[in-house]
Amino acid sequence: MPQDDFELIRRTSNQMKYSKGETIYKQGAKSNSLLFLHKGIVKFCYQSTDGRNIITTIVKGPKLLGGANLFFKEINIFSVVALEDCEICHIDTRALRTVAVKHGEYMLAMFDQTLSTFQPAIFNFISLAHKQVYGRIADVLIYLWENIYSDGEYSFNLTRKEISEFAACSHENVINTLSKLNKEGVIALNGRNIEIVDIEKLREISKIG
Amino acid sequence: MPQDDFELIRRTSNQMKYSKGETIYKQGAKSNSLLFLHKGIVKFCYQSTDGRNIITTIVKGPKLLGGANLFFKEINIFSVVALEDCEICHIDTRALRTVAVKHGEYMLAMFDQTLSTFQPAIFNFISLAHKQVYGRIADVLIYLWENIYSDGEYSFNLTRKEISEFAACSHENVINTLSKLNKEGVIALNGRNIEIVDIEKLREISKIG
DNA sequence: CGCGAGCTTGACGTTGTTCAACTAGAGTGG
DNA sequence: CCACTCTAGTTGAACAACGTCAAGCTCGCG
Repeated sequence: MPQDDFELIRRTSNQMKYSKGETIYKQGAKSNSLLFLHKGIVKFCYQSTDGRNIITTIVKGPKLLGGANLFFKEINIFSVVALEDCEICHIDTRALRTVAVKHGEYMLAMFDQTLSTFQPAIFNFISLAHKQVYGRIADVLIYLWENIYSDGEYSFNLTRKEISEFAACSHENVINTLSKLNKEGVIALNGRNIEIVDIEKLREISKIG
Repeated sequence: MPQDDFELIRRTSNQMKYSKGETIYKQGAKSNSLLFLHKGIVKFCYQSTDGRNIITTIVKGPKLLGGANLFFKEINIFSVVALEDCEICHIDTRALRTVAVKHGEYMLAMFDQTLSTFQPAIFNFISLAHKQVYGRIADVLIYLWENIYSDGEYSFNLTRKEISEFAACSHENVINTLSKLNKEGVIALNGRNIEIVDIEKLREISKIG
């Protein structure tokens, strides 16, 4: 990328820190920036008219987040909220667009990243469409273990309510299901912390539904 | 676009006709083509391990379908099946990629189209996540009316089973809900044909859930 | 006329939500 | 240092929603 193109991006970008719990994008708000999540974990939430939340996906940096507003659209479809302290770079959409159009390979890379952020969300939704809670919770746990907490850099800190929003069920149901999985020796509960003991069994449960 | 780039695309493309019911892409198969749907209606299906289907979205041409395999990935995540006779152009992924990288504005346009195909699917999933069947069916009907059957070019021809796969419920439940909506005067049933009588009421139902 | 696919209806049992009550830990202020 | 309150977690009971099953129906087609 030529120096002046790079310079345009750099000049219009804006490095920020967010604390755990802070809202980075708010659903419905206008936005003319993309996010590059250097470090940290964020959730994508959707709040419906009746006030219920669902978490569409949870991602960990480093990752480009163009998905909050489905890329070059102006209105944020989802809220993006920090689950851990985050370092985020806001990139001006117009500047990026200008540069990326000139350099198709960057556009392609962005395209790829955006879709890879959404793919798990779509599988999560499919799971939700024809599995019952038992299997959905298994799916959520497997996803989190493989993608978010795999390297031990962060420890599990989702509330029961957040799990329920991810699995699209009531928080009581999450509690019952977790304690059932605990009794069966598939996971080990220790306060808010959840450890997977028998990943194969969990995959089996996910498969059956 | 320079003549030789255009020529590369043209030479590697392949115009096809598909009849109603034919499978264009099969889930799990390798693919190195994108589809341009000139004319017709297709559904995106996902079949899970237990043999159950869900329809993630239904789209009408003209439209670029890069979403079957989430664009430049090789394996089809979904099946694409013709719901009406279709005219489809297969575009070689590698050729397109080569050309599009050189011309970022085409890449951007493709990106945009792909995301716009997925956006309704995501909203459908969200609907599914926290509405009950009554509201979900309302959503499905509204979506179909606004996007597929709006111009009267095609008439409604989904089976009850297909509606149930779109709304992720049992086909009996679709039947009950439709006949309930019929009695309430919101829609008019006439064999397989469904007409929306009171769109405002339907939106109300969709809102409540 | 008979067959099969899709449609319809009702009964029944399971799943999951809602509600209410209770517990535990963390933060606050007297 | 102890009440107080607030939040998160937990449990169980009652109820509604939904899927499954079984039976009968209609229509188009051989």
